Amino acid sequence: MTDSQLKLKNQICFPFYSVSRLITKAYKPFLSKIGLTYPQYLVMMVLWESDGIRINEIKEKLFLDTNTVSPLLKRIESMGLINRIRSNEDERSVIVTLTKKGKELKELASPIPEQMLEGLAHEGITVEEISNLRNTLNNWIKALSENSSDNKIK
Amino acid sequence: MTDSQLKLKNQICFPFYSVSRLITKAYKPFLSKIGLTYPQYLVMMVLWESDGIRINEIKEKLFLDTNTVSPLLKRIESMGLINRIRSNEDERSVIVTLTKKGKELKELASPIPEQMLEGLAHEGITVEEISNLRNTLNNWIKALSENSSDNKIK
DNA sequence: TGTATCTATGTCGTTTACGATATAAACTTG
DNA sequence: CAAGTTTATATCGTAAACGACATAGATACA
Repeated sequence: MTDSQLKLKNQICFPFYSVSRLITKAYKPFLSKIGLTYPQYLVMMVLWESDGIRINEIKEKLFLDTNTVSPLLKRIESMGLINRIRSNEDERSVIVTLTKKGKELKELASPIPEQMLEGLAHEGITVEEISNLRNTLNNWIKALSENSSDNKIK
Repeated sequence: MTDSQLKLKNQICFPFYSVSRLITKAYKPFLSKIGLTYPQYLVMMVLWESDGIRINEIKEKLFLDTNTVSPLLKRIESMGLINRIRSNEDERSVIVTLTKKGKELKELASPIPEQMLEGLAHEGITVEEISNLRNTLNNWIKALSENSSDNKIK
């Protein structure tokens, strides 16, 4: 084996890492208008879609661990967008609900996906390409997250 | 416009964000054996390919800013893998060179790409798919990084 | 030549990620 | 029912990312 595989341009992880960061950066001007970071926006999207869920469900939907989600939720709570209430059925669980302000933010956020798609179109990236890519990436997520749960069992 | 676009599963950025994190996690067992984090591994790959370059070139190859690269290089330097010398030609620039230990680490790192590919193959991801994806992602990087340099000019 | 601008690097503060560890509640099983 | 285990959440420490700002050297150009 040559060491050409150690070259940056032959890596597969590096392009993912770069695109992820560059897209997050592209979101920034839109998100800073509504006062959210990208991970905070993800949490809010989860809650706009299903209000009143447990932290555990948020964590699983975002493939994040509690040590990332806990402080993230605390910051969002301190912004007055959510409330955290301990569940009655299971005293270990915490239920997260949207405040009035949190619900209202959805209106401000609603144009963002469209604006992002326009920006990508402007860079020559088509809706078809995005759609194909989404399917491919979802397969990767499935493959990689199964693998990481194997690790947990181990 | 419906708000279905605000749903997580219809986002394009979220899969990138997740896959990027999940792949980095998949690298971890291999990288921790040689004592590197993923960003440190990226820097080392750049240097194994072109030793003695300026920080500016590292920064551009990785699409990172100095405020990320500077502390990263300091940590790698404190591990004894690189040296930082101020350039004679341009006193503003810093040249980064590999130490003996840094060069030797390349041997330990060389099996990693192959091992990662095997791991992905085990999850049903083919070499062809990876190759296609790499081309697609490189286009995205081109599109998105041009865009962000536009922002700098603005 | 002097002054304004640009460039390369660095520091500081905040937010993410995430490994290691802690804690309390729920579950399991002898 | 008691002891061990699992589960849900949280805290702590470290390393990235990155915006804002600082600084010294190089460059431009009046």
